[in-house]
Amino acid sequence: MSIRQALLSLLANQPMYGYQLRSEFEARTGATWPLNVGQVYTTLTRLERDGLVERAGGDDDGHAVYRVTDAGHAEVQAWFATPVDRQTPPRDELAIKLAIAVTVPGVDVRGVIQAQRTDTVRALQEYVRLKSRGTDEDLAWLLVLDSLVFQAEAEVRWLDHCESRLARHRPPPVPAAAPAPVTDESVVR
Amino acid sequence: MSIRQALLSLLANQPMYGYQLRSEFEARTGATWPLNVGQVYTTLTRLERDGLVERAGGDDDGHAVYRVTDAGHAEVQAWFATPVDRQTPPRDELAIKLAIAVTVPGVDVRGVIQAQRTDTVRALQEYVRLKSRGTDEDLAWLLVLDSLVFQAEAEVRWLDHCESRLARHRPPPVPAAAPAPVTDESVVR
DNA sequence: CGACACATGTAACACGTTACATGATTTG
DNA sequence: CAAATCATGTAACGTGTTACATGTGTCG
Repeated sequence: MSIRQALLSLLANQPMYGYQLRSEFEARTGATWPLNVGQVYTTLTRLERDGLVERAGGDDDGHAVYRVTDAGHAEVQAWFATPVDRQTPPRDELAIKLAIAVTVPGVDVRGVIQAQRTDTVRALQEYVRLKSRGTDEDLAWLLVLDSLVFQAEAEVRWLDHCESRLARHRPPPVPAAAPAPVTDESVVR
Repeated sequence: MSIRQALLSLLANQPMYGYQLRSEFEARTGATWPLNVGQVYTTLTRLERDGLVERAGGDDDGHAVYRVTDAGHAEVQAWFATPVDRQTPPRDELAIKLAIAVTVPGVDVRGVIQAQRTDTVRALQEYVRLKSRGTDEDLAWLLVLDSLVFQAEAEVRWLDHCESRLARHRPPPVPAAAPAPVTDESVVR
């Protein structure tokens, strides 16, 4: 639903053709969320099917320009007026993964946490690096990067939190001492 | 892809039937991400189609029990061993919305931010309230809630950050003084 | 008995995603 | 001229999601 609304909103600002829409989208979100051009066209087709956009017959340069209809404008307005639903947040794959990892035997939970932490920190550094590239002109792009940074930082903190929680709840195995019981080779084997 | 992997991992721990799978999933993620039972069955069908699970013919009580195949075990192992990709994070609807809001004229960006902040804080309080309900038994459920709390907190901080960024970059309109220019009624009208 | 939870499944659709085909235009 | 970019589109598929049909068992 994100792309659909995004493209519609961009069109609401100014009629455009497909290729242009992709440029405008990526100018705002940068390389973070690359957008396959094909998707722009499929999305435009579906928006037209739903009566939210229509083709602006007269083109300046033979391009397939689309314009937002009245219903489309209403939808854009509603999108901006309504907050993103946080009562039912989108499923977080990492949270699900850890929730399952801690409840089934035979999974190296600490390994999962560590691997994720390393990867997230790497991504975080990449975001900071990209941020240093942006000028004040790219306000939108910078804000998106800030969002990613904030999210990644929260994720790292959460991972650390999980680890300490885990250490308290279920002390880590001592590698040198008595060998772990062989009872559970079920899941990962 | 989240649900698919989650159900597969739960099955890897122990063969189960559909209804049971849903219970196990919701026992770990709580009411946050409710799972329609129908989805369990469609997912199971697809997992079977891909050769990751198979029906365990003999049932204890006439239930349609599924069991993970060798290929399925490999997939589960790979899932736990591979960190969630943070190089290409999932699209964040809120970030996209704000990125567009700040770049098209006629959108009340501060209104969008405020509305979102209120809603996110409300969700945050709800998470905290739910957390007080959980016992030490529900380790997974508590960790999921913590994740949501950390994410929501980061979101609130980011929203505040956006607002101050915006104030510096583009001073807020003074309501009492000279009426705003009528040039742009384009987008929202 | 009636309502409700348990249990299984199917059909239809939405959005997102990629691979492919095709042509015009620009540029080294 | 060859390669790259611009530009438009289609076909096919994947997961997620819901609405519906259907039947069994249980409990007040």
